[in-house]
Amino acid sequence: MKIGYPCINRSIGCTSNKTFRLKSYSEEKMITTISNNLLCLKKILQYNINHNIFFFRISSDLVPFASHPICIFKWQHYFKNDFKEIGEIINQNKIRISMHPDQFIVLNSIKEDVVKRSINELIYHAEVLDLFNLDFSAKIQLHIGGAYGDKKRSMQRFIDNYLTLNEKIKKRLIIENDDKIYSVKDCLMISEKTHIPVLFDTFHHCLLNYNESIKECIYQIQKTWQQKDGIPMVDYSSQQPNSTKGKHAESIDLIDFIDFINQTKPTDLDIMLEIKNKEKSAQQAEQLLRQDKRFYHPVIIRE
DNA sequence: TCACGTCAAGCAGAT
DNA sequence: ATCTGCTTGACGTGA
Repeated sequence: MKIGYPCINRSIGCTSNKTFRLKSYSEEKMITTISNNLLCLKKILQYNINHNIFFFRISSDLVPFASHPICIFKWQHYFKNDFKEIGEIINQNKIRISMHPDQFIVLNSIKEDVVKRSINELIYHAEVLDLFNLDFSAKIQLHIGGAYGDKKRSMQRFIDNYLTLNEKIKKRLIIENDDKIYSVKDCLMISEKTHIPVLFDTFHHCLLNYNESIKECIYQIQKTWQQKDGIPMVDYSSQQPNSTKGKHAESIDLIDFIDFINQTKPTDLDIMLEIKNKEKSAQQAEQLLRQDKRFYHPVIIRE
């Protein structure tokens, strides 16, 4: 079991998702920005290692405009050695990595150009993980997409479009339940036909479900992960008290977290904490688990 | 130096 | 029709 947090570290004073305006695009800006982002990513990973955090989501903005037609700069070649060096840090320290393309990536869109742009963005994500030389346990997590007034057909469109993807993406793509349209059950149905691993998001599940317990969900989703996919990933977050429904909490509620951990036994999971204060909550959770051995050493269920 | 309008991109649901 | 939220900030112009 590893504990992680997404994209941003608030403690070290730099970010790995620096960008600039499309209007001011230049090769020079690409070089300075990507240099900054890779250097900062290295610092974040080093910080994480020093604080026993071995799961991290790399920002999709690591290389700005990577899949935009304006970008003809061969960043993959220019930064080859930097990627290799960071990849070695990741591999040597057995850091689990995920990426999460943002809301514009809709594989099941009814608009052909949206699908095309989405696939280009997925190619970029897979390229990043390949340049780090990571195995196929490094994943790209994606929601199913829109419903367009016909959920069944929209699910089929997701499957059809998924089947057209190249192997480099297919080996890394995983699907995640969302809070409005596609529940865990829907993801499992798609997984049954495609063998895509399902990432369970607890908070989304609380907002959209068919009354399945967390225990039941964990049992079902862990079956979708094969050996080569690594330990199942889970997104954990909780509701910010006294705020609009669906808003992520500012800091972790450790009582709620332990309650969740107890419900996931005996399955081993890597848990991504989607909580605003990022590394602070991750450290708290990690310390709690490390200090109390009852929560570690889970029995692994495998088919 | 700082405030704040705006930023490549989609979609659904609320207002 | 327009705004908000999503993993959410942060760029960069103009005062």
